[in-house]
Amino acid sequence: MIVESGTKAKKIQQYLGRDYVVEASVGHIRDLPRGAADVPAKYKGESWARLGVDVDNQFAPLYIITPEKKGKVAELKDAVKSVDEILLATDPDREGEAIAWHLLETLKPKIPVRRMVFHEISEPAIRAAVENLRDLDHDLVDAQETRRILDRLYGYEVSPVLWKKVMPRLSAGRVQSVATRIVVQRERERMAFVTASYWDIAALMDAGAEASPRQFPARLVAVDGTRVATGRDFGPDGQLKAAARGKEAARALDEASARRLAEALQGRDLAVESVESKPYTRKPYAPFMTSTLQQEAGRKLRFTADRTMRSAQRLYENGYITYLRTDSTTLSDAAIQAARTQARELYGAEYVSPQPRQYTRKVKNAQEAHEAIRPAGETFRTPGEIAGEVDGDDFRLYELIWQRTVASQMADARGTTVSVRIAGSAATGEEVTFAASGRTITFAGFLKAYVETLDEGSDGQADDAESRLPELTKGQPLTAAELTPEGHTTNPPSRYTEPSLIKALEDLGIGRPSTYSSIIKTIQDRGYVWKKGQALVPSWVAFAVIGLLEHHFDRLVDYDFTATMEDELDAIAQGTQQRTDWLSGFYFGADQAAEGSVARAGGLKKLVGVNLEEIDAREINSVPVFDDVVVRVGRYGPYLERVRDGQSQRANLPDDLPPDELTPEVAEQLFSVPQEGRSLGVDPVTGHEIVAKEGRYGPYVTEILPDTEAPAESNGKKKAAKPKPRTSSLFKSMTTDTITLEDALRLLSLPRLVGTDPESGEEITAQNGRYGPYLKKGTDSRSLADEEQLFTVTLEEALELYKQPKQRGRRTAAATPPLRELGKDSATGKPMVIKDGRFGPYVTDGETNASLRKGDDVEKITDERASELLAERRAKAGTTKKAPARKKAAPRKKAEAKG
DNA sequence: CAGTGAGCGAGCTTCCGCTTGACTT
Repeated sequence: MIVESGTKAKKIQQYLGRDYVVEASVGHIRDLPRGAADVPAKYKGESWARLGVDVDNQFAPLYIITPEKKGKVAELKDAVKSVDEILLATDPDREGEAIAWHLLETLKPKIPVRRMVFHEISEPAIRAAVENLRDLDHDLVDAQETRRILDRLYGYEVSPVLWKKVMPRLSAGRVQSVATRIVVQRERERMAFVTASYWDIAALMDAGAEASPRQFPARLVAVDGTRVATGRDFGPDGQLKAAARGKEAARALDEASARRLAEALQGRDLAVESVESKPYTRKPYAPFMTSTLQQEAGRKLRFTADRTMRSAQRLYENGYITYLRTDSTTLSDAAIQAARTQARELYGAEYVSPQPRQYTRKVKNAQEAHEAIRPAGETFRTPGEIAGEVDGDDFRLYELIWQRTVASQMADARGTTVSVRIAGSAATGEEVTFAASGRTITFAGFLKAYVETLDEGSDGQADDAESRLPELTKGQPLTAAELTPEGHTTNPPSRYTEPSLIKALEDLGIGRPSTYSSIIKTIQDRGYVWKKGQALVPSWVAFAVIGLLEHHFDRLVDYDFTATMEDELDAIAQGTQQRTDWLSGFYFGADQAAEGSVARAGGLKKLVGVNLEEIDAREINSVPVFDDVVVRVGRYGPYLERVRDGQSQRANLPDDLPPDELTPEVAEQLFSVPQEGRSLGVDPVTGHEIVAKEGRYGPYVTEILPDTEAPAESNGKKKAAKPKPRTSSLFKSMTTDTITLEDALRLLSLPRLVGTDPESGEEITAQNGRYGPYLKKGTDSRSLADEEQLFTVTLEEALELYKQPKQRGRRTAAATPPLRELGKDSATGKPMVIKDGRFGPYVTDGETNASLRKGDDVEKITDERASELLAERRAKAGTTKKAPARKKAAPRKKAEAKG
């Protein structure tokens, strides 16, 4: 039996015993090649090799065994030899069906193969599944393959457009581009938002000495029958909204009116106009699935999605919780009983829901292959019981999961909400109405065990919040103990956080449980989004990229794109739609693309071609902000630009300035920041001012040349080139704050002529460069040991240096002798040696290095074993992660460097 | 957007979803 997860395999092996061999595929074992390096030599020359999909031949995919899975596949092949039947028990969803098919294709077994599915890991469920085998569902496999190919075509065709038009290494994809767009849209709303201010009156009502509580808060809601405006009555433009259906228009109260009214109400009699009470009931929340777990752990524990998943993985592997990547809220019967038992023991029978609760909330595009995330086993261990074994993040996360699961089988919370209106007239004759509301919870039910936390910036009320009013009856007289005019302002919609973005994606049906945390990581790694505290802030590059996609690939970043795709994939899975037709419509265009189809006349291929020609990179990288101020996304990051008096003005844009904080005032200030740097004085020889500045390559000094109005040659000749100011980087020991004029003049005297090579007659100069101080003779250079030598090195010393061969790097230590010499590598024929490195002994043929493994002995290792290690290392060479590329656009870089 | 050691040009960057143990020179 082959399942996907190693932990699952172990568990199932326990249930089934020795008659079965349970193995894990550990996820997918084959995939499209990631890049040219993965493409087998046979296909290297093909025009479609870059995509890994032969688009002109029915979109035939080229599958390769994922390099890091080669060992796993070999193990499985070996295991197959000793059994008489194979059960493909991968997850019961689209991806699982595909993994099963890839296993079949790869293992090519000669024994019977059946498909087996189950939705929960318990002995009865597994035993039942073994008795109910079926065949592979090829339509479902087709649907997965179509999804895979669409994502590849989208990602690998659109990303190169971004490389050419915006910046190298950027990326676009069905999921990440929508995620980025959501964040950008929200920032645009914030930038366009106009704050409104309004006033009302807060009152403290007094119901008399008998009442309990005697006093309670109320707020002014109407004057002369017209509603007083609250924040909700204002639009994002700062204007009052017009009357909407079923809701009359409100009138905003200004400060003067509010103060005057409060004054006129002092000591006036008020009376209860109406009392309306309604029962309050609240059902428990569904048990956790991946998205809700990430959201609640984010809100309650402040974990990032990634941290939540790493902790959940540990809990899962050690048998504390069920599977962590799920979109289902279903509990097994045993789990429901366990939760009910625990609730009864902890809170009493009346706190348990009368009927077992099963939550069938359907998430868009849910595949429901697993159970909800819950404590593992048929009886739950309380947090107290595992406290000795588990701590830190894992303990806190387990506690959260346990509470939520137990609460899900508890009784509804019950109580009462009361709305009271209080009327009176002011001394000025105006009729006023105040409102007060209260909520009392008479039976806490599940709230005793678990209360969901509100999103940051939400103005809602927690489910267990109470506010008590005294017993009030219609007509009852009241007095206002306090009347306080209060000013308020409206707020722009808050930025997305990790939890709220995950929720937004989930609501759109975009992304899968296994990918939510990596989506967040991807959009950060690409420099599209950065975190400011909990908030996700889009970069200016994101504005440029999303602008490009919206204008030129609108369908692809449509929020309905994935939803439509899922419907059409379902049709493929049902066998009512052909995979090739569908892909052809998407890629080559359809003559009559169905309404709402991802296919469109034109098709992706043509669109990419047209856009590569037509998109104006300069326009795409200019984001208008206000007036004539534009943020331009350049090769070195974003900067501000505007035109004044026919001159283009530029200003640096701090990396950590969120787009919505770029107001006209801030921009004005940035434009006015003097670019001059610190003045050091005047060069006595030239009379030019010398300044020290911070540049792109670090601190440097330069001279300010007087504005020489170079008279243009009248007879059509080109203007004389402006003389360039002398510049020089500071030495390592200097800073712009402390450098003196004397030092600066010395620096500016470089390059220094050291002398002339008597052999070639070429001049040798000493200068400071990117890699430090060096000598230059024509095109031949030599590094100097230290900066001071720039001023002191003599011609003789220089000539001596030129006699030495070029040294690569200054730290060239003598090569360490090998620990042992071996024979020739069977693959390359090069001699192999064992060396001792920072991470222990390794074998090398001069090109490839491979660590010795546990059990390999330096003294006893054979040539065969060494060749094997080298071969394994070469196989993985293309797959290991390289050091993350330095990104000039990475928004936080400058700030870090300064800090 | 201060310019810097030779210069040219080929090759690479990139997607989404399944899974963790192996890796780093």
